[in-house]
Amino acid sequence: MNDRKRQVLLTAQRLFVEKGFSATSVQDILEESKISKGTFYNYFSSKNECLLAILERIKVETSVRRRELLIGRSASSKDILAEQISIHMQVSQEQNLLPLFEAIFHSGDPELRAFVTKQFKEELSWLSGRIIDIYGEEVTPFAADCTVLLLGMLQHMTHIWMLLSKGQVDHEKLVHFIIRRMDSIINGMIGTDDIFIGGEILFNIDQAKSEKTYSKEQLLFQLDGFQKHLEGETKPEEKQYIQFLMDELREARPRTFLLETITHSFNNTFTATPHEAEAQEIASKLWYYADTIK
Amino acid sequence: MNDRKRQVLLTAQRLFVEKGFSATSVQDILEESKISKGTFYNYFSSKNECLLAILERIKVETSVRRRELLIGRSASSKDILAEQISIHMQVSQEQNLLPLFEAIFHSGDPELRAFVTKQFKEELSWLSGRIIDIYGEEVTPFAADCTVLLLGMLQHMTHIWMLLSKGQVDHEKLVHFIIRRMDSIINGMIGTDDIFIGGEILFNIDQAKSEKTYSKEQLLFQLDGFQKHLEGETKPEEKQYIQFLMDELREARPRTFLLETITHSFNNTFTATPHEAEAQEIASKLWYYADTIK
DNA sequence: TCACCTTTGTACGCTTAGTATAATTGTATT
DNA sequence: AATACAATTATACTAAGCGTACAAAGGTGA
Repeated sequence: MNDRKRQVLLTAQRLFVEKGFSATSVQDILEESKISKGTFYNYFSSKNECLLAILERIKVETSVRRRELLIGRSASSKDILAEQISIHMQVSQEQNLLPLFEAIFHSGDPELRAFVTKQFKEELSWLSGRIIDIYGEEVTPFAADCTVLLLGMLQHMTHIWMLLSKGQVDHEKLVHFIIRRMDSIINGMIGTDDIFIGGEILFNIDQAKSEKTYSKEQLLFQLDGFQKHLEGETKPEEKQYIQFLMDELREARPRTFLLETITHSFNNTFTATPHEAEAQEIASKLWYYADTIK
Repeated sequence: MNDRKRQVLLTAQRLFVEKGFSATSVQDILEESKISKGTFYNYFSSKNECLLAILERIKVETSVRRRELLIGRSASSKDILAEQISIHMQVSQEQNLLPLFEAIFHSGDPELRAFVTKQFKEELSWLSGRIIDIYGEEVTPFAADCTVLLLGMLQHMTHIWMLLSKGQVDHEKLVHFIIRRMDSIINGMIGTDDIFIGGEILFNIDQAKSEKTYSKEQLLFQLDGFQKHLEGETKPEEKQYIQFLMDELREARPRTFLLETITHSFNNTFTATPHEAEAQEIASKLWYYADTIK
């Protein structure tokens, strides 16, 4: 992904959040990001695709930052879960992202709809897994229900808060509040064996998850491109990480645990540099890849 | 409200729910309801106003049917609350009404935004009161939080259900499920004195509620028009109700308890007749009026 | 320098919201 | 029945937005 293109994406996201998706014209985006119409339609085949790219970017950044949080910490800590959940709200500037989802969801185009549905399912699946991490295996049958309830409470609270008080929501505080409600709910559900949607819906979700996969060649190509892109201005260890990752990828059976750790360090090296976004993108793909060959 | 206009409204609502608001063109509505463009813009000053009228109609019908449910029954029964809540979902065919709200909410126009916000606040205020009815005065400080959580769980569950299984949601079953979750939550909140938004937000909501008010003259005029509209085809008691209501309204201090009871009977008389909708509209206004002079 | 890619500017087609208006139909009153 | 008035229709129009096409200009690497 081009730097310029990324800039356009960020501008568009800001406009969509400020004015709403349909109220933002392509013209607005062109003027605000100072590009021509031709360029825009060179980057994205439509306004919808632009929105799609924004959602994709948000997903990648969220997923990378969530992973970062877990490194070397206990997966069963509620505080960490709370942080991980807030990350999504921070990255997407929650107050207006839900409407964006809705906008795309009801825009007729079945392709876009499928995309959003998939992201939604992945979030559901992820959070469901984390809830089991924290509350233990015995909540597995209730995990899907709990996840939906948790997300519902969270989103609606945020929504109402914005509606009434206009101020920014304290995401961390809210998430902790909701998790405490979750504690009560889970007790109640286990006690009475009370289930509404049930866990079986997660089956086809997990299938959906593994759909997107990257080939070794793609990853090598992108790493190579990134390396050339750095050209000189780099500290030596940065190149070492990249070189190591490429070497390991070229092995017949890359060792996933190595890929994961080194990807983490690789990604860390570029935080707060101009290459952060590109590094994140690559890290995300590497992690996906490591998952698929596990 | 004209019969034809009502027909157009229902058609438009169906289309909006089926295809989404922005994906439904005015042309679609014209063709589907077999009217001309001129007529449409005679009824509504814009597509947005048409949506507005739909929401208004839904509100009126919901509120009337909820009131009906309470007649002669205990306000503290959870089953009745469950029914009252499901009514809103039935009337609005919930699966796609939330997006409609979102659509209007983020459509730039501040007037529309204000309208939706107001309806939202009224729903919040109503449900908050009902929760206190049921769980007792001691939950008052938590009522606002609980209401938001309840609505959030409800809406999100519905949303996900539609997303995953495509089938119709069993509203009643879902509402009961959510109310059971509410039981746990309220216990937890009271035990730990845990509050996020707090009850003070309900103050300016109650103000907002009393904004809309109808004058005696308006009501008399509409009752008179309705009476003429019936012309002959009517059973005698129908006219008697109307006459009584008009007489009572003309009193210096109409007795509210009489207005309320008779309005109820009046409204009942017209259920399942062609005049049901108009009667409901009038009943709703009368109840509003009775509330204001209480 | 040459080849190739990106970007720009602009003109165009198409759809849709909303306006304007003259002609037609329906309806109530006398 | 005749007349007056309101509602409805049909149609043409403006304005705005999305997306396409394409030729000209600019940049970059070999």
